[in-house]
Amino acid sequence: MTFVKDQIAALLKTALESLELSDGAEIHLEYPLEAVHGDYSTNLALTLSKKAGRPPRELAQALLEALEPVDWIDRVEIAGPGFINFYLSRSFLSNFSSHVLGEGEQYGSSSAYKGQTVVTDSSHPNVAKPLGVHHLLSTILGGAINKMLAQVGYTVIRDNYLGDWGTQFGKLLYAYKTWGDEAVVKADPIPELLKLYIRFHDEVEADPSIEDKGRAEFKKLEQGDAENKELWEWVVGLSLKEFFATYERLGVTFDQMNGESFYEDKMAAIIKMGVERGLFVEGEKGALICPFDHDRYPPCLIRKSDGATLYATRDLARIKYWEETWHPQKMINIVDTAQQMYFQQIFEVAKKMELTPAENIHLWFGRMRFPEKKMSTRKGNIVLLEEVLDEAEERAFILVEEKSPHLPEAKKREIARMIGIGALKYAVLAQNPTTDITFTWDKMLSLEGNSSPYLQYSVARAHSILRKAEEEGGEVVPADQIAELTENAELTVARLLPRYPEVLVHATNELRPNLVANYLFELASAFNSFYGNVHVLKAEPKLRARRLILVEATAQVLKNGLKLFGIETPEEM
RNA sequence: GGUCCCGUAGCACAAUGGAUAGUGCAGCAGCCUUCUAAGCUGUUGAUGCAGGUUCGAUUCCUGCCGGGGCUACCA
Repeated sequence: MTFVKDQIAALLKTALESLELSDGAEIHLEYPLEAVHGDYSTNLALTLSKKAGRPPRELAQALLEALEPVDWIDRVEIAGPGFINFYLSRSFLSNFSSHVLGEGEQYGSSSAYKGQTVVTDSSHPNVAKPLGVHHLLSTILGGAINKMLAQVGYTVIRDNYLGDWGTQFGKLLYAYKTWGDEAVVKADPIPELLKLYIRFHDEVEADPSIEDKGRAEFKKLEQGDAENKELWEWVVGLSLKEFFATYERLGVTFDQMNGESFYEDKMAAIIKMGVERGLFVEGEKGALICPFDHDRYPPCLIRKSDGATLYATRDLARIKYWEETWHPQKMINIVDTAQQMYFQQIFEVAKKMELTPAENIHLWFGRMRFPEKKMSTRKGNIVLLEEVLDEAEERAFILVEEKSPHLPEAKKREIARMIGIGALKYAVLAQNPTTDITFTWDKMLSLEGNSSPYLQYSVARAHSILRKAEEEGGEVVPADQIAELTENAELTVARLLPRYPEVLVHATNELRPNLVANYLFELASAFNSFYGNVHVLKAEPKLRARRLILVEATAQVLKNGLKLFGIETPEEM
């Protein structure tokens, strides 16, 4: 079934055509804040008033009269300066829950962008270094964006640009060969490798000559030295194993892990192409640059004066590779705001080089700030992502023990895991990505109010009702005799259900998971209000049957939405 | 200096150019012999300043004030 919103838009379009006003008219439907203003509303008469040369309310009246009547709309009214408000019929709202249940886990998915491909890049950890709390935003945001894109029909290629190359590896190789121990590293790979890396930097202070030895090791690696290559592959393998363990906890996956090394042999072609087209020229001190014909930002540095390539060189190769491999409609890089200018630069270079017709998007997000204490990555005192996840689960476990002491230990652990990780992810995703995020434990692991546990709790309550209904059995009501919803509290829930697929498409177009979060919270609030004010199991059979369907449909939508965030929903908690 | 982002209640955040600017925490007043009180009901409290565009501006434009990022050989 097509979206309710689109169906109303279609009715309006027909009405506009009959009034010969359809030229260039954009039909815009919104959800009125107040229920008294209907389920859907349009400002069409207001925007068209000037062009049509008629007062808004008069135009609205003409549109209203030209609307073809349909049985699922109860009435249409003109309000305020000229809004046209649509009220869905009670029977439509009542029956919609059954439609949701019919679609089940699929409810919300659509084929809006079927046939289109998008490639995304997120997380990008550095090999031989642990995932830190600063990887949280890109990783979680990327995970949600990937799922949302797939949900509206895109074919999604999930890439993760691994930091797996560069002089740093020469230093690491030198450190490992000099002070390392295979058994020690194997036992606890990343922390031990990090220690070696830090030790290298400490030793450099005493003996600057080893800096060059590190460079030499990397040079050997670049030239294909067998021993170094084998060591490097070993380190990359160990790192990936740990990264994927964390990704699994977070519920995110990747199709590609094309890191810096992957593009090593693809940069020469880019440089050649740029030089041949006269786009790359020699800059200061012999570096190769791509100048711009404006001064909004400095020229893009392609190759250093010492001949070494840069991130930009690889990124251009990356764009070319993505284009040649997947021919996507969109390429999305999920990287923080600090890289905004950089991405503007390479997007402009890519455009000059005509590397791809795809839309290049830098989905940037705000910085994570730490008011509690300074969390610097400089001196190795970084906050590890794993530690944050552990803390999240631990805090949740304390609460589960307090709230649900009757559950078996294993069950409590499982619920604590879902709640703790969910709370963390929700805290990131519920906020507009462009806003700087302030990291405080209490906020990131909020377990009440607008938080993941609130949504999970709503689902658990719904399941509790459904379980009890199942146990009680009760009268079987034939489908055609199920009553309509009556109470305001339940109608408020019902009128939110048709919006889910519409919200999802909008949120995906905007690349803003928080719009989905806003919706889910609104739905859960409406449900909890309904739960507190309207009794399901004690209602007379025909109404009870209807309410049970509403409860199940609501739980389904909440579960579907949370699943996009990679948040699991326990049936009891 | 240039450029980008941000200024909404005590705090943290919402709001596709719409109707009375929403919510959470904190505060205040209530609600558990009734489907899970991680909840519900009520309540106090806000758009940095000055202009402009618009029927209508938190949103768009200009200026100012305040905060932050970036600003060619790092990734």
